[in-house]
Amino acid sequence: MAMTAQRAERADAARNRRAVLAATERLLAEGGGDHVSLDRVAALAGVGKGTVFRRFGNRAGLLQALLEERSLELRQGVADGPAPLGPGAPVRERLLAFLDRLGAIAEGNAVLLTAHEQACAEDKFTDPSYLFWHGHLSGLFAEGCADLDAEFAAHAVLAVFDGDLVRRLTPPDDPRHFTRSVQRLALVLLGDG
Amino acid sequence: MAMTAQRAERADAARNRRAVLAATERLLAEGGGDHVSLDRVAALAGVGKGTVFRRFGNRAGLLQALLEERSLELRQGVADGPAPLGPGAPVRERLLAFLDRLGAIAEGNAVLLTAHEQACAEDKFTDPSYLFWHGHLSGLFAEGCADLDAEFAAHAVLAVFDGDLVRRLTPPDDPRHFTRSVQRLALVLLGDG
DNA sequence: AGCATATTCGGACTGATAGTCCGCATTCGT
DNA sequence: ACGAATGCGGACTATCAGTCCGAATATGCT
Repeated sequence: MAMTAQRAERADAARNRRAVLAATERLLAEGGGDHVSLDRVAALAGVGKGTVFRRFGNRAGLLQALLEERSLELRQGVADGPAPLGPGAPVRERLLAFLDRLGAIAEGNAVLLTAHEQACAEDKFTDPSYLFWHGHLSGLFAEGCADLDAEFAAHAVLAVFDGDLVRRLTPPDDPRHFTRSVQRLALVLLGDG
Repeated sequence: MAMTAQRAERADAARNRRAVLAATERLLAEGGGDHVSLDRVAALAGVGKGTVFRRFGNRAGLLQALLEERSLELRQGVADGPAPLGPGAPVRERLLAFLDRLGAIAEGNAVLLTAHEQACAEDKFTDPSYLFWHGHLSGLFAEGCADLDAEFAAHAVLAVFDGDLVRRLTPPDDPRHFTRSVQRLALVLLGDG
């Protein structure tokens, strides 16, 4: 009975949403994460400040949206994509495939990561992205090892995805170094050194 | 020849320093970490705002000073206290003893931890406390295992000491739960599950 | 096309906060 | 007791997140 279809997003609204995300992206690239004030974002996007807030709620929402955009593909791949990322492969392979992709996202978006951590503050752990990653990792650890509390192991692995730490552990000449370290860490936790 | 001894800290300065630290402590206990504005700290301490800044430089410095106060004893114990915390005990024992104390500090100061993380932002990893903990852990891991990069393992263990995560992993009926989890994690990394 | 209405826009406004500055007060060695 | 060095205080600035509401505009219907 319920009319589920709300009126589609208005064309100008969609255009502005894209403009705001693009502006945020550019400001993040230019200066550090604290260089991105919402005033500036609005100005660069050529919209009013109110627009930014109506669309994204607050600073955290804006950064979260950008991060979600970056990780949507991985999320789908994990949920129902082909193995080894998706269901079907052995735990060890799924774990490595997952961390390979997540690591790539982190390495390519360290500044965004930092900004998001700053903005989220309190509810970093109730953010839907975090919950999804954590759920996936917990599941894999629970299936693969009994040694360690799987929930804790998942938190421990994700804790290492700190924007500043990622930057610090990513030398310019080896952009995948961080990822490999995380993969090794996860294997050790899985009891498969 | 140089007169190394600067004039000792003036009596009023020392009194104010203590008052400011105590006020910060109280505000942290009362409300969350973002309830602690430096205006409020100054007001509660009964001093001017300038005094707080002259003494501690900035918000990060204030919180760092408080944290350092809490961890001074552990630092000394690690450097030259009796075994198993200090030098002399086997690596495994030193590691467990160290994490027992550090965990206790984290469990008892989770709010302060969060506030400090927020304030430090950029230079979390150049903070002297972090460097000391990291150096100690790196040393222990390097001595005890070859499997994993010791530096990375140390970062991974410390990454778990996030104020919010500590709070989330500390149930009211088991205040040492977090510590035990971290100890297990460290043992696994040491190759001694 | 023309109209009515819901939706969105924009930017002025508020409230809070980190950090600065400088004239005045206090302390301490002599 | 005295004078220089040190510290004090709080008004001031700059910046930012988030709110609000009259004006503008897209959309669906006729």
